[in-house]
Amino acid sequence: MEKIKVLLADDHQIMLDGLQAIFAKDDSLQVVGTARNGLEVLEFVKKEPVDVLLLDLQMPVMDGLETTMHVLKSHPDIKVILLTTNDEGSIITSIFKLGATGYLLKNASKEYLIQGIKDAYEGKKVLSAHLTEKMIESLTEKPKVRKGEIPKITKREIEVVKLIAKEFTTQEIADALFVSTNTVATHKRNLFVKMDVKNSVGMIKKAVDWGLI
Amino acid sequence: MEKIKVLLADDHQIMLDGLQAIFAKDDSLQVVGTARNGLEVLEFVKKEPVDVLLLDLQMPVMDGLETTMHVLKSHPDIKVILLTTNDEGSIITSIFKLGATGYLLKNASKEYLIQGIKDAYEGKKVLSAHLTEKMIESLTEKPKVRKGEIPKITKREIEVVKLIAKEFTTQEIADALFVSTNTVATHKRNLFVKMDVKNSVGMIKKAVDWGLI
DNA sequence: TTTTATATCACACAATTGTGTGAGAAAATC
DNA sequence: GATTTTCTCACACAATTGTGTGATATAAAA
Repeated sequence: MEKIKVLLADDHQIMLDGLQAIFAKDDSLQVVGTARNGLEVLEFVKKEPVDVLLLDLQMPVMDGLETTMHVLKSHPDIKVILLTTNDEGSIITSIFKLGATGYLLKNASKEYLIQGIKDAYEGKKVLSAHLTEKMIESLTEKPKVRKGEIPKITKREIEVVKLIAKEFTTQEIADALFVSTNTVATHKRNLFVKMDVKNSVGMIKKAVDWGLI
Repeated sequence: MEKIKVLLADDHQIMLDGLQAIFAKDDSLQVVGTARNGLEVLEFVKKEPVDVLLLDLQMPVMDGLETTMHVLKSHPDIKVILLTTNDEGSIITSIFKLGATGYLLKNASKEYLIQGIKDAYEGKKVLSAHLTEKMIESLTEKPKVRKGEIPKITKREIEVVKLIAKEFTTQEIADALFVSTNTVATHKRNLFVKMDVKNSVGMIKKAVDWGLI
């Protein structure tokens, strides 16, 4: 029987080594390569066939979401499973909308992970047990912002978020973007609502979680 | 020859599984147990002998620093190696001051990690190559806060940081801690200076980096 | 083409944050 | 026992943030 070809991507070498060691024991999977960031993933899939891509959501250079998008554009048959530390439920729907096959937390067990890869290979969607609840929650909860959709943060808003993260004041942001402080205040106001936070601190924490910055 | 008894602690099961798989291949070490947080570590070392403790810096319930302190108080012979994602150089000196033996980044290779454990067992200090530079930097750089020392954040201050991260206002923090808003403001003021940031946003970002929250 | 989303700005005001300075008491450390 | 650190609080004031409401122009989508 043909082994499932798995490509691993994570910015931590130890994680790669660990996953590789785990998968080495299973006869039905084979790790065909590893990558330290999204760019390396793109290069690899260009050259070698891959069945399942196990992708860390948090990566420098090119993160999991971005990588997923690019990989699926050129190789729609590859099953992508996002691996992540955080359990921010609100990102799930956008992941599946992007075309990813699975979303697993890093505190899943190795058995769960291996099963997940096999399931993904067979075309099933894969989701951490902890997340299934959150997913259902997010679908059934009264829409604070809108029905089931994740608030879309605009380009300009992301610029503002990034500057806030750099400890810029509203005035400084306004100067940097060549707009009035009123405008910046409006962007912040909108961000608070979209991200469902109370202040800049909450915003930056969530922005980090979401991989916005 | 006696194998080196290694205890692993990390809040991510995958990481534990991975490390275990890596170490399984090496004859000179033996993983005698795993823990998901600091409390489990303390319970384990109370019952079983441990040579080297490989400890994730970021953990819920009881983090790496706190755990190190408690473990060394009761078992000063255990060699503690902190494993971490971040490369915030400024935390290093405080780690060694606490009595830890090593500090490795998760993007070290498995060979490096295994060698590190062996070195630690023999009483050598262990430090990621990437960090050695930073360490030297931090010792030679002009003291922004004070000479070569890392600002020590107090317990009370950490409580304040955590509440700020939860989007509490100064008033709410004061109520939660049963102190006046003036006191909270003072704690914040001191934190800004110690952490070398301009506002709460910067503080929370750095606190996350440092593994304070 | 009509609607929707994005980006811009104003004005006013309340709420909160951050700063400067000084100081007392208790706990930990030397 | 002396010293340092930690935790506490006060008062005053400047700076910044956050909120409510309304409006215009442009671009994109339906």
